[in-house]
Amino acid sequence: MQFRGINNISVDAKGRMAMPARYRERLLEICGGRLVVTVDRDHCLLVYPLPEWEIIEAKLNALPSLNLQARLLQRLLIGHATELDMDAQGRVLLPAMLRDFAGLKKKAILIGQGKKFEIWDEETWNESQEEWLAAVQAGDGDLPAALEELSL
Amino acid sequence: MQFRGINNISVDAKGRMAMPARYRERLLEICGGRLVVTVDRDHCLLVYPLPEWEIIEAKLNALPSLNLQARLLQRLLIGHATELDMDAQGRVLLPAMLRDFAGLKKKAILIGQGKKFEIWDEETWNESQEEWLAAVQAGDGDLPAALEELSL
DNA sequence: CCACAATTCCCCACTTTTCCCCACTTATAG
DNA sequence: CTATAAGTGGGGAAAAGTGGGGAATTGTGG
Repeated sequence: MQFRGINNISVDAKGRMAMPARYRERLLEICGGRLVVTVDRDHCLLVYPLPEWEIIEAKLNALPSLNLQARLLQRLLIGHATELDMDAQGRVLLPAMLRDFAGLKKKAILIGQGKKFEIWDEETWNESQEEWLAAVQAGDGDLPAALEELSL
Repeated sequence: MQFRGINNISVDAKGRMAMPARYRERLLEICGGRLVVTVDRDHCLLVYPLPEWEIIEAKLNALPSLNLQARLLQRLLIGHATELDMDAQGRVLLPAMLRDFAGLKKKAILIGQGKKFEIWDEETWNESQEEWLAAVQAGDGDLPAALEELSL
């Protein structure tokens, strides 16, 4: 079972964000509401159910420590990973550092991405959206074979 | 069995849209009325029966996470994919975000496209229609191999 | 070790959206 | 022209989203 879909969410003055109701039941099943939030390369936040995160973390730790890229990834992802618990209303408190990192203001976007979620500041999301559409359109040349064959 | 045909539909004040009756029986068979809508590159919406969508989603998820194009596609398609259930009257509620994305107003067009449907704002559809005819006319030279061999 | 401040947590109350149902209008078929 | 089905609109109950008060906890500085 995969997470999908886009949601308008609001981050209140205390930095809290409500997980949309449609995901809650599943989250309670998978991980009892225990989530891990961390940062992503393109300045959004990633939210994993705890067990899923542990798999990712193991993979990251297995990377060769001498490789610079690997070390950077480890610092970025593992370094910022914070465990969150959903409260009785299905909300989580996003740490101030991570909110700043993603430039989160009041209005934000949460999207399901398979085993994880991404959280974006609404403005950033809207701006990026147009770029992506253009990039996907023009996306020629360096497409992996798998993409060329994709039929939707 | 393929979906085909063009339909005039209306989106009411609450954002609901009735699936044309001729498709309903088949939809109930295939997926019990469980549909998934998502966005398309050229600002229309795509509607899949849930099982069909899951195939697409699996393909998207299998793409390499480090590839930029792949990530963008995942964000656009999986990110916007929302599950819908038909109500007793055969209607579905289109999420506000997706209506905005496609610029849907009251009058819209739904067309069958094989395993999926496309939903267009009526105005956008009419305008695009003209362009396409022109583009297909002029569309010479850069046809992919598969298209060169197409016999209609 | 204590006092103070800031943050986090838990609870309640209000607003908005969604969902379910019924009723009316329009189209299709006999 | 009538009967049946499809399409459309809207009322109202229920659920989700949102905001804030105040207690508890943590951390900091004296």
